Amino acid sequence: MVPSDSSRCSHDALWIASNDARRAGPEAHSCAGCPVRRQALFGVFDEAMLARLPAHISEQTIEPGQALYRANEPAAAAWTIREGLIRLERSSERGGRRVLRLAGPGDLVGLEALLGQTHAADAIACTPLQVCRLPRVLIDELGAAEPALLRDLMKRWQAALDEAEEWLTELSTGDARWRMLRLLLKLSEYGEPDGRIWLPARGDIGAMLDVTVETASRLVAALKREGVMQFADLRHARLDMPRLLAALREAVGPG
Amino acid sequence: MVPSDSSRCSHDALWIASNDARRAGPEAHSCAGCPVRRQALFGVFDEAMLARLPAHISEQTIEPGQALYRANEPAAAAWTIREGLIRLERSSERGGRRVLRLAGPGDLVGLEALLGQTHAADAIACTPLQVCRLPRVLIDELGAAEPALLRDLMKRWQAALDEAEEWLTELSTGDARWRMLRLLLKLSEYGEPDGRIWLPARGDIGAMLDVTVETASRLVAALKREGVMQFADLRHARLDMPRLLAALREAVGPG
DNA sequence: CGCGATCTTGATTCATCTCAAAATGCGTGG
DNA sequence: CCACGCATTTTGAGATGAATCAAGATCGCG
Repeated sequence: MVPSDSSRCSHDALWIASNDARRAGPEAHSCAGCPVRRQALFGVFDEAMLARLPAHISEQTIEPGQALYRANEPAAAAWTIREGLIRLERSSERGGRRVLRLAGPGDLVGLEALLGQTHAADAIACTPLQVCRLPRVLIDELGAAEPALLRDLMKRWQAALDEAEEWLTELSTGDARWRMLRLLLKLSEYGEPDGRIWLPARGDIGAMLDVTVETASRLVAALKREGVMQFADLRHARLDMPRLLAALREAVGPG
Repeated sequence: MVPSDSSRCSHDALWIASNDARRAGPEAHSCAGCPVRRQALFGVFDEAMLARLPAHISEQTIEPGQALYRANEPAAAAWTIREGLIRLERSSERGGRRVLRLAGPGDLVGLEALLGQTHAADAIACTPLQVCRLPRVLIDELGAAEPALLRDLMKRWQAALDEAEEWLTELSTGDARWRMLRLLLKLSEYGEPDGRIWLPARGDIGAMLDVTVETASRLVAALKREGVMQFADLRHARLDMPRLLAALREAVGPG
C-alpha cells in the first residue's frame, strides 16, 4: 500500500528474466524466464510444469487506449499482465463511464472467464502493454491436477474484491482533493522505482474519481503548484512522497 | 437486478423448508430442511452429504445493529445467511464509514476466512438475523473431496466482486437523487414479495450513498412526496415500482 | 505550419454540506 | 399509563465545493 514496495517492477526480477532466457534463446517464449513469474499465476509450479505451458499460452501486445477485452463479450481466457498498466471500467446505466480499478504486472485479469461468464468490464491499456493469454481450458485442466492453483485463484479473486472495496472506501468518498491524493498514492504502487508515475489523461482521472475534466485539471494544477508532484511530460510525473503523505494527513481534518 | 425477481424470500422456499423439517422434528437443525438450501453453499450436495453437516455447523441469531464479525479480526469461519439482511462496511482512512454492499438470504459472507486472512470489513445486521457458521476446516475438507464446491466458491467470489463493482458504478456516481433511486432499486431485491422493503436509518443511507444524514432525510422526504415510496413505519416502506423506474429514467437525462 | 484533441483557466450556477433548531420516536422509570 | 430524556429525523438558511458554460492555450501529428 505504500510506495516503498516497488517489487512490481523490480530490477532484480528483470535481471533474473534475462538470465534464464539465455538458455531458451531470445525468441522462444519461456514461462520460466517470465519477468513476472514469481507474482504470476503459475508461480507455484516447478520448472518441469512451466516448460509445458508455452504451447498453450500466447503473448499479446496492446497499444495504450486499446481494449484487451470488452464488457459482455464471451470470455474464453484470462490474462496475466507482463508489463504495463490496465484500467478496468464499466459504463453506468446513467451513461457515464467509471474506472473500477487498475491492474499491473503480475496481476491476473478476466477471472470471470474461468466460470464461463461474459466479461464483467472493459479492460483498457493505459500504457504499452504486454500480456499472456491463458485459455480457460488450460486453467481448468491444471486446476484439476494441481489444487494449489485453485487456492491461488481464490486468493486472486479475494485480492480483486479487496481492491474494489478499497476504491469504494478511499477513492469514492471525501472531497475531490482527498480522492485525487489517494489516486496518486495508488498510482505510486505501479510507479518506477525512482518515483516516476504514469499520469492518466484528465478525462480518465475524472472517470476514476467521479469528477469532471475541468476539476481533474484544477486538482492536478494545484498539486503541481504545491510541489506534491511535478511533470516529466504530460503523461508522467514525479511524486514528492513526503509532501503527498503530509497533504493526505492535512486533508483528513478539514474535509 | 429487477424487482420482479423475488426468489430470495419466496414463499415456495419457506414451504419446502417446513415440509422437510417435519421429519427431523422442529428442534433439530437439518441442512436438508434449510429455507435457503437451494441458494446456499451446499446446494450441490445430495441428502446423504447434507445429513453429515449439521454437527459442524452452528446456527446463530443476531440483533439489528450487532456485528457478525469485524474488520481485521482473524477469520475462522464464513457465514451463510438464512434470514435477514447484512451490510458490509469499512471505515475509511479519512474517518468516515462506507457501506460496501448488502447481503441477504442464501448469500455467503466472510469468504476471506477460507484463505486464512483476517476479515476485510465489518458485517453488521440490518434486520434480525439468522446465520449458519461454516468453519474454515469444514469447507477445506469438503472442498478437497468435492470439486464442485470449489467452483461454487469461485462463483461466489465473482458474485461479490460483481456486486462491489455495481456499487461503484451505480451507487457512487451521479447526483444524490440518482444514487438514492438506485439504492431503492437495490433494496427492492431484498424486499418482501408484496413490495415492502427495509429502509435503512438515515445515517446508514448516508454511508451507502456518501451523503450527509440531512441530505438522506431530504431525499427520502422528496420521494415520499412524489409517491415513489410510502412509509409503513420509519424502518419499512412500500415502493411504487413503476414510479421508481420512471424516476430513474428521468434522472438519466438531466443529471 | 495548421488542425483537432486535450488541457487549462475564468465566471457563474447549482447541489450538497454545514450549522442550527425544532419535531418526532422510543426506551426507561416513576 | 404517563413523563422524562436521549437519539434520530426533519426542516431551514447560509456557505462552499464542484459542475457548467465559455474561451484560450498547448500538444501531437500529418
